Amino acid sequence: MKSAEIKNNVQDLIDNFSKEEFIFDLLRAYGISKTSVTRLKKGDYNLSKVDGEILYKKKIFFKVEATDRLLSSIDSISNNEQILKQKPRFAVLTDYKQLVARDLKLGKNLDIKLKELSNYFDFFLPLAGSEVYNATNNNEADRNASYKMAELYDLLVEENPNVYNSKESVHELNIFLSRLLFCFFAEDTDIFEQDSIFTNTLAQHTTENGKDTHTFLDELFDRLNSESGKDYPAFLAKFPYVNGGLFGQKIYSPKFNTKTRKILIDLGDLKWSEINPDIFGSMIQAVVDKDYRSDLGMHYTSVENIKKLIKPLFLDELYEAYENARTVKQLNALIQRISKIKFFDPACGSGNFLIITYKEIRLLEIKILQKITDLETNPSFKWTSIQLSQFYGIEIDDFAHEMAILSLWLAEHQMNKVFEEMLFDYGKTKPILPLKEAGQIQQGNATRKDWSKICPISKKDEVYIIGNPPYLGYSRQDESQKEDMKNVFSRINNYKKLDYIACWFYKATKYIENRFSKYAYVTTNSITQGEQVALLWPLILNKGQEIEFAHQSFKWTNNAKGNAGVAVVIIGIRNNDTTDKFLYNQNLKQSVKNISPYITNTSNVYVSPRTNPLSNLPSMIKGSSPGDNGNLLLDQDEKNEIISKYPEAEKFIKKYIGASEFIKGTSRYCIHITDENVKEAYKVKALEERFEKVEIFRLNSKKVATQKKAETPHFFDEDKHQKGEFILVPQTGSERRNYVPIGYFDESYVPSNATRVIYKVQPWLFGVISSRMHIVWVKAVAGRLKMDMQYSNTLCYNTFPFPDITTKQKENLNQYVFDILDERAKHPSKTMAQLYNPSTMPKGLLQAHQELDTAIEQCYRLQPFKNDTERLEYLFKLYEKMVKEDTLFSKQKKTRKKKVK
DNA sequence: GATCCGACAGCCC
DNA sequence: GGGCTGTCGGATC
Repeated sequence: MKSAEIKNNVQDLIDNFSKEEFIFDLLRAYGISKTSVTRLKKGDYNLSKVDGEILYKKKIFFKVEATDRLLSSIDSISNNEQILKQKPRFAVLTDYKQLVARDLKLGKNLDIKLKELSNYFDFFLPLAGSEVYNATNNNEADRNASYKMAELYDLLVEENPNVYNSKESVHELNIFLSRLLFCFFAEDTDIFEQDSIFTNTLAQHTTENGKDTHTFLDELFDRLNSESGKDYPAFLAKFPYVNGGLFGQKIYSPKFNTKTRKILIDLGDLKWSEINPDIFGSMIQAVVDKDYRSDLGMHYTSVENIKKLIKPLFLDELYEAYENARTVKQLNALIQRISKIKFFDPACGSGNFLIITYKEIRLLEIKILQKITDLETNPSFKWTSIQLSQFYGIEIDDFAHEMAILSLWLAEHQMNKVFEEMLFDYGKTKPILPLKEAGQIQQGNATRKDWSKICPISKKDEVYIIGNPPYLGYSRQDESQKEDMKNVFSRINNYKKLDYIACWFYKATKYIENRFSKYAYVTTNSITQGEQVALLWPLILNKGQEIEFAHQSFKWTNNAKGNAGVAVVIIGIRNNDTTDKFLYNQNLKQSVKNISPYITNTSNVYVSPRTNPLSNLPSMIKGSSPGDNGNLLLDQDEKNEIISKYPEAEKFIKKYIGASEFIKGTSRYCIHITDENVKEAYKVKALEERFEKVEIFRLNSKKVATQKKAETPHFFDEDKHQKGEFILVPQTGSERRNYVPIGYFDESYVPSNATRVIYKVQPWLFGVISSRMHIVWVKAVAGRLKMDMQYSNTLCYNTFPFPDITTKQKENLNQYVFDILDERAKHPSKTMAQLYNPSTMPKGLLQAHQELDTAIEQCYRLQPFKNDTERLEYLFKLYEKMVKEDTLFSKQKKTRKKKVK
């Protein structure tokens, strides 16, 4: 039950207030089943023998009290052993005007007017069992524990330098840490019945210098692996049998000293019950992975994002089935179905997705059982049918994989408590110890493993693949990852520019082919943009699969500090089907006909990069790459310094314009010389020194072509400078702008490699690139840096469909372009960033752009476009048509040439 | 083999 | 946290 629903229920009971029903209405408002409340009312469940009092085991003590005795009475109740024996969570007293309550677990008090109860509804939320589930903490407990563990880990490694000698000993250390964590949790969360038994026994039975700590731990772990404690000394015999695989393997604990033993005991004193298994595993992972230490589990997926994925993939549908089930038979059948589903995360890390899924599935089962209990005349005890063995995972990191297994056990324990609390009277759970089956998490490289061996799938099996696999663009992949890519895409050409995550897409697509299975990932948005679209998506969509749902790009965030600068999408894939598809944007959910690989509500079009323009437009090229490690570039001061020393150097220096200089209006310069004046340039000492540095830098490059360019260090690596004016388009730009900001420059400027330029231009072309039609296209097909678009000549400009227009139309467009330039000139002090920021854009400039837009759109068709979706759909159709004609045309040309021969 | 381009669990102000 | 650099490998000509 959602908290908003509970609040409404409470308001209802106040609005339709009845003295006789008040306490029963209150319990019902918090989701206590009707059956239980009826039995409580009849007296079966009322454990109080005093007339007028209600004492409901583990839930509530209630009594009507005189106004002047409310406060004193609540104190005496809090100390009444007869009452406390039944462990009621709350004591509630009222005179039906004022309400006084105490949370007997937390000791919190409530003293309010009864009428205002709905404002304080959250006080009683534990009645709904939501406390354990929605443990709200700001990760402070998780963080403290992680830091402390990191301290212990570092010192242990220092004391035991041989642990890194072999893979096996690192693995043993991982298991050791995992066992320690289990003991800390166990002693604080009722898994071990006796509170703090681990820390206390450790403190009492080891010496302060730490010399015997490891033997104590070895013996203890041995004891935890034995069914009977009779061969052990009393202080170990009192521990329970745990095993379940966790203590099965014989390992040797690392050696301790005074300091590490002390830290171990300090760790035991932390409040492990407040730690949240959902994300703790990811944080603790940072302990053994120093690269992640500074940002403590940066890459774990937030609960919110996990829900964004699992809800549309399977949870919404299962809840619908639950709502629709009317009979006990149907409800039992649903439980049967759920208990057979397999959940598989092929990049599970420390298990976030599996844990959240496990909890959600247990919660759904509880709801189904509640409904069954309400329907049955003689409800019987309920056990859970959900098994940890339904949860499968692959994880490359050994420690993370141990953490995933451990966290699933802890989640099971946590959910057993919720189960008993919410199905009170009927919910029964077996004791967690000894640990039984575990999640089926395997350590290994998911790109190399045969997934159907790890999570077997038959024709009948219902399997959901979930997760957040690693993202790595091709230029950041290391050798072994490139080998992985080669292996996965062995029969496919042109895969090398795909992101590493494409392996998980392709393998999942093959896994679910012709099966009753679906998959969804949180993924970098780069596979839905730019070059990668035409490379990846035909491999999926041509296999009879489609995008069932998707969340459009949003920035990656979680509770860890230092979030990655990356934007992600969530994509769900299924075998072709006719049921609805859903496109999500933030909180907007839209039912759509199709979801394209660009995650838009359009048909499936792949726009591939082209080397020449599809439309009748002049060619655009990339600016000039210095490849100089900064030595051919000068800022204002450096330029002034050189010229004041060597006035003759002025002719070797040109203005250098990149995206940043253009957008922010700053100045930079570059050393740009021609063949004729090379010798002269070397005479300038300051220049010669710089050329030498360029030479050294280029010689050190990995790239052969660059090494060769070391012979001519006075030239740019790639010089594209030409005579005449040019249009400049910045490569990168903020997603917030409504127009691509572009500019005119003359030959005194060298455009940088962060720009795209057109030499030999006419004004109307400026109009085409500045138009709304163009930015709609660019925003759809361009690659991205974070959320911001990356303008590319091959992908954005060469692919842009624009009709052939007459000279007269061109002259007409020219006028609108001059208007725009005039409007810009009215604000000489403003930078392009200010001019094109939607919130500060001058009205005149905006108007000039809007007039141009109308004129450009009339080149396509006379009927105006309603919105950008319509514009994009039109452009995609035109693109397809033009590409078809273009390929036909080029084939004809080829055959004609052959005939001539 | 030369040329050209787009990327970036980013990078820097 | 807004907003775009520069070197590199991959693909194409």
